[in-house]
Amino acid sequence: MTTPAGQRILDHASALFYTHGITAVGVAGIAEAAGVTKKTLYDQFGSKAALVTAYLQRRHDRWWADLQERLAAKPQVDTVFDSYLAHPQFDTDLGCGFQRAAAELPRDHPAFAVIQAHKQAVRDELTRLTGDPDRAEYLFLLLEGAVARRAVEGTTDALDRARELAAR
Amino acid sequence: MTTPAGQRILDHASALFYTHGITAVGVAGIAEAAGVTKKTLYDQFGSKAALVTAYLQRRHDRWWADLQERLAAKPQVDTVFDSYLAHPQFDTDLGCGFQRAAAELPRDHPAFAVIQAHKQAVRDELTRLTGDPDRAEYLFLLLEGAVARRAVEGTTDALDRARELAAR
DNA sequence: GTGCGTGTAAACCGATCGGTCTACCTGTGG
DNA sequence: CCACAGGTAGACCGATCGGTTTACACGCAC
Repeated sequence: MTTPAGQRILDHASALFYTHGITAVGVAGIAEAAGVTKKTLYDQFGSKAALVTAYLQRRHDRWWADLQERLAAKPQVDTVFDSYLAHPQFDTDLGCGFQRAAAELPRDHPAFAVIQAHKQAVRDELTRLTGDPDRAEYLFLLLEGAVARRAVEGTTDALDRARELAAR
Repeated sequence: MTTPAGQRILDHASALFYTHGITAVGVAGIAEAAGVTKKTLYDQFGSKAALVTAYLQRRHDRWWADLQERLAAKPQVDTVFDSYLAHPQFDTDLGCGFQRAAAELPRDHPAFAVIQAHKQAVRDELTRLTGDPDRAEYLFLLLEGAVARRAVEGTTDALDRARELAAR
């Protein structure tokens, strides 16, 4: 669907958005990092808002694929925590990319729906794993709290602790 | 300590930073909203970074004073949850202002220390209330998860649920 | 009365914002 | 042979960014 240049743009945009924040990163900087002209960027994505949406959508898709792979090998609750702890395809040390994006974007931004869908999917998966919606809600609370704390404290301590708590 | 104009600047800056995000709000817009010149703003605060720091510091001070008032009347854990649910002096419906700021600011921003100090103070207060550091950590996880979810979902459902869970 | 602190009004700085446009080059497929 | 897609290079748009500067007006305290 996307050209090689389009891929490179999305790669660099993703890293920059996650690290420095969406508002703080300009399209010119993304184009330069990707070794591409602004025209190419706009030919491929049309607008910054669409590029942001593509960034979050792909982040979800990749994260989700990784989760399913892990769950196939180990279908347990703490596997969900594991996939938040480290991901093979992108940075996670600043916390959850979706929480970060939600803090910056207005509610009516086209990408906001992607964020909400991602969180809903995680909650649904927890419900599926436990068979108990109430327990899934509880686990999801722990998980969100742990990744939020990672963003502020810079360590995975809370995530490790939450993983233990989830195991009861 | 601050002049009336300085107060008005901080008032409007706080509302704008919280609602639209720190990076997305410019000093010119703040000055205009406060009915003040940019020069006055810079005479009072010196830089945008210092204004941001003052915003978060005052938010913490006010929130903390409110919490202590509530705790004096009702020295229980769920009082901490209550003060996150609604605050008499500023908006809370987009989630925790400190989590939002942490998502936008680089780790070396002068205001980041204020954020970390705020979260540390809350955790310490929970430890004081429960007398049990482990239980305090657990409650703090629930609390952070609940306010993070408020930012994404736009409701206080998770916060209400966490309050119940905290009560056991 | 004469400073000084607090403020307004507004021009100015260089840089950057998201976004558009013209001109040109190159590889591939009909 | 030629058309078209995907690119580069780079100028251009109006608006805004954080921040500084000059000039002028007010009120209060010594």
